[in-house]
Amino acid sequence: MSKNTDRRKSYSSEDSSDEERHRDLKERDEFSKRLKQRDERNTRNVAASSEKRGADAAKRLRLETADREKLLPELRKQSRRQYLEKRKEDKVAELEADIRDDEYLFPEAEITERERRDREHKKHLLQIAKDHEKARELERVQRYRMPKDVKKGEMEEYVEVDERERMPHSEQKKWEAEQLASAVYGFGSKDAKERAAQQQEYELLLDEQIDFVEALQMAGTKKKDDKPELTEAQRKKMTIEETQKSLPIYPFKEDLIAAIQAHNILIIEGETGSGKTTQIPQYLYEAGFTNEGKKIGCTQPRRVAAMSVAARVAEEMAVKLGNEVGYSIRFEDCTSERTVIKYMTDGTLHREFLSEPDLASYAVMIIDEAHERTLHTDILFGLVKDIARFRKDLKLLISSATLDAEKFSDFFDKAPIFRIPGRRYPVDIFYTKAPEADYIDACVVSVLQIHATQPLGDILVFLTGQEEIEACQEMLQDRVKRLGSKLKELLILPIYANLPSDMQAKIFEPTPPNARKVILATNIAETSLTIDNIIYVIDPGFAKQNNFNSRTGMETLLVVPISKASANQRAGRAGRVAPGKCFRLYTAWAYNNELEDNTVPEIQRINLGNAVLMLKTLGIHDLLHFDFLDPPPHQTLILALEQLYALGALNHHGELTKLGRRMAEFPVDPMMAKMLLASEKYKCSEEIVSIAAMLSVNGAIFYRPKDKIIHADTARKNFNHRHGDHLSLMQVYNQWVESDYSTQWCYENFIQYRSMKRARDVREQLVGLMQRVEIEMVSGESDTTNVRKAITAGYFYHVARLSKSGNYKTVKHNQDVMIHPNSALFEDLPRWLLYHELVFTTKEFMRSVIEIESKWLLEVAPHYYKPKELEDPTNKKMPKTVGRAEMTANS
DNA sequence: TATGGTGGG
Repeated sequence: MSKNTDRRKSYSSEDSSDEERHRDLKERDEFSKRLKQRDERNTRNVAASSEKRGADAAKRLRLETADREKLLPELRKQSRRQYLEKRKEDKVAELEADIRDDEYLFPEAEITERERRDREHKKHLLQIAKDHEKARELERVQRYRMPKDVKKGEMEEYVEVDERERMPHSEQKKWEAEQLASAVYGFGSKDAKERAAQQQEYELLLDEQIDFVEALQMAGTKKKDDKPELTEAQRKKMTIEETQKSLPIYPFKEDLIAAIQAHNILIIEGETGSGKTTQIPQYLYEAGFTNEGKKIGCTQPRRVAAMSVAARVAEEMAVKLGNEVGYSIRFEDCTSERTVIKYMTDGTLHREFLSEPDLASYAVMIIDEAHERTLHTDILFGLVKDIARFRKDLKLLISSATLDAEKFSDFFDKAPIFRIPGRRYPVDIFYTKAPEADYIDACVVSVLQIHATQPLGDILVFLTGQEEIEACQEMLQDRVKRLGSKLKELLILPIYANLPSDMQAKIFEPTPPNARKVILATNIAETSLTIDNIIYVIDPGFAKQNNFNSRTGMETLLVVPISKASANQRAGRAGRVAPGKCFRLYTAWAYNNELEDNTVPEIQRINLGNAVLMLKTLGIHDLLHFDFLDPPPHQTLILALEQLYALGALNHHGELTKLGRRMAEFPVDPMMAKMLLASEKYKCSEEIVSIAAMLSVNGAIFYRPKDKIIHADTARKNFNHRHGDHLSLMQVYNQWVESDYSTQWCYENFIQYRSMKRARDVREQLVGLMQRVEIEMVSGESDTTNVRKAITAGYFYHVARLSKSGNYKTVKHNQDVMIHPNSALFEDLPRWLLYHELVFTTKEFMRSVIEIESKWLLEVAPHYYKPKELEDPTNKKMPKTVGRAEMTANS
C-alpha cells in the first residue's frame, strides 16, 4: 500500500523546467539518430550479403507485378470463384508458360537448391494436371458406357490400369508412389464391388468427384474396436474417484511426484486428454508442495480453459470454487487467501510479474499448452527461466504436446522430459491425387462425397474466414436442395469468432437422428473450441495469418498455407470420440515438401510495443539479448524501442521514465496508453476511455451477414461521425449506454452485443486504472477538437496526408495507403488523417481514421515532427512560418 | 471502387 502512495507522489511531480525539457528533446533526437544508424547498418549488412539474390528477386518482382496487372481487370470483372474456375481450365497452359519463363529468366546453373526444388515441383504439377485432364476424360467416357451389370474383374482392371497410368516417375514422387502402391482407390476400405455399386448409385448425384489417396494413419492410443467414449450420462454415474483413476496419467502419479521432487524444471510431454491439466496440481497438493503457505499456479492460453478447469478441479476436490481452488483472468479474480491451486491465463501471470517479479507466493508454476506459443507464454519462458536460477525452491513444469518437448528441454538447460500417453482414436489421413485449384469447390464436393458414401458422423471443414464460410454455405445449401430427398438430411452450420453467440451455440446442439452436421469453421475450431461427434475433417490447408512488418509498421492479414503441426492438430479433431478420417485437399507431396514444420511463433510476427514496455518495467534493459526461446526480429524490437522513446516512455539511456511507468499501468499498446494519459491535459478523459475501450475490442463491433449487407450498412452509417471513426465508435458506445445496455438495441442496429459487453468491461477496468494514476474522469465540451488532439498525442506516429494525386501517403514512410471502405471518411478526403492501424488485406488499408490538423502534430509531438515535414505541398501560398509560430504559441 | 483470423491483458 505504501508503495502505491509513493508512486502516486512521483506521478504528480512531473513538471520540468523549459531548460530540462529542451535538453531532453535534444537527447531524444540523438537517441533516435543512434537507433536509426544501427538500423541502417543492419539493413546494409543484409543487403550486402544478398546482393546477387536481390537482383534476381527484383527481376522476379517485375515479372510478378506485370502478371498481376495483366490479371487485375479480369479479377475485377469476375467473382473469385469464376476466376478460379477459369484458371483451372487454363492450368496446363499457364503452368507451361510459367516453367518456360522461369527457365528462360533463371538458367539452371544459377539457381539455388530451393529454387531447383520449386521448379521440379512445378513440373510435377504440370504432369499431374496433364494426367488429371486425361484421366477425367477417360473416366467420363468409361462411366458413360459402363454397363449396369459391370463385372467385378473389369472394374478392378480399369482401376488398376488407370492407376498405373497415373503413376509418377520423377524422384520427388517416389514417396507418393510408395503410398500409392498400397493405397485404395477412392475412399477407405470399400471393396471393388461395393465401390462399383456405389459409383452407379451416386454418379447421378455427384457430377464431379475428387480422388483421394490414403497415405498414413495418425496413430491413436485407442484401437479401432475399442468401445466408444462414454456418454455424458454414463460418465455422470462414475464416481469422481473412478474417473480420476481411469485417466492415462493415473499410473504415473508416484513417478511424476518423484521426478518433480528431484528436478527443479521438468518438461511434461502429454497429448490432450491425458488429464495432466486437472490432475497434476492435485497430486502436488496431496504431496504437500503447498504446505509452506505457497500456491500452485497453472497458466492456460485461454480464459474459458482457466475457468472450466478450475471449476472441474474444485468439484473433484469437493471445495467451493474460489476457496482452495480458484482462477484469475482479466476482469475476474476468483481467488481468496485460502487459494492454493490457482488457474490463470498466461497474460494474467504476465501482469502479475509487475507486482511480484520473483513469483514469491508460488511453490510450483505450471505453464500449460506451451506448444501453442502465444506471445505471453513465450515471454514467460524467459522470465521464469531467470527466476528458476536463483529461486531453488521453485518447481517449474512446462507442459507441451509431443513435437516441441525436445526444444523446450534444450532451452531450459536440458531439463528432463516426462512423457504421458494421451487418449485418442486413430485417424486415417487422405490426400488428393492432384492439387485442387478451387478449394471451396473441392470442399463442397468432398462434403457431398462423404455424405453420400460414408457412415453417419459429423464433418468439420476448415476455411479461412467469414467470406469463404458464407460462400461455401451457400453452395452447399444449393447443391443439397437440388439433390432433394436422395440423401439424408444435412445440417450446414457456420462458426467463426465474429458470429453472434446465439448462432455460435447451434454447433453444440446434438445432431438429430439419421442426419449429419457439417460445420464450416475458421481456425477457431483448431484449438479454441472442441465439438463433439466429429468423425470427418476436411482440411484445405490454409489459414489467415497476421504478420507485422516493422519496416513499414504495417500488418498483413493474408491467406497462407498452414504448418504440418497445424495440419496434424486439425486432423486430430476427427479422433476425439471414435476413429476418424481426415481429408486433406492437397497432395502428400505438398505436405512433405511445401508445409513448414511449425507455425512461426506469434512473438516473431506481431508488434511488440506493449511487451517491450512491460519488460522495461520489469527492469530488463538489454532486450536485444533477452533469453527468448525464439527471438523476435531485431528490427521489431528496435522499432518498439524507438516508438517508446518517441512517446517519451524511455529516456536517451533507454531507461523507463515516469511517464513510461504510468503508461505501463495500462494493459494496452503504448500509443493507446499515451492517448489515455494525454486526455488529462485535454480534459476529455470520459470520451477517450470510451474510445480506447471500443478500439480494444478489435473491430468486432459491427455485424455484417452476407444476406443482410444493405441493412447492416445503413444501420452502420447512422453512427458515422463527420470527423472520423473513433468518434463514431464513441457514439455507438454512448447510445448503447443510453439504451441501458440493451441487447435489443444491439440487435436492431447490427451491433454485436458480445463485443459491447466486452467494451464495457474494458472501460470499467480502464476507469479504475485512470484513478490509479490519478487522472480525474471529466467530459469535455461538445466540440471534438480536444478529443482528437488527445488521440493525436498518442498516435502521432500514425499519420497520412493526401497527396496531389488524390492518394494518401504515410508521413514517415511515404507509403501509399487507402481509407478502409468501412470508414466514415471513406467518401471524404480530408487533407490530414490519423489512423489507428495499417493492415494489408486486399490493399494497404488504414482502419479507423480521424481527420486532424497538421499543426496539432507540432503541438503534441514537437520533438518528433519538424515544421518542414508538415508543409503542405498542395498549398504553396501558405507562409512557412505559420506552422512554427503556432507551435511556439502552443508550447 | 473497394471490406477482418485467433487468442490475451
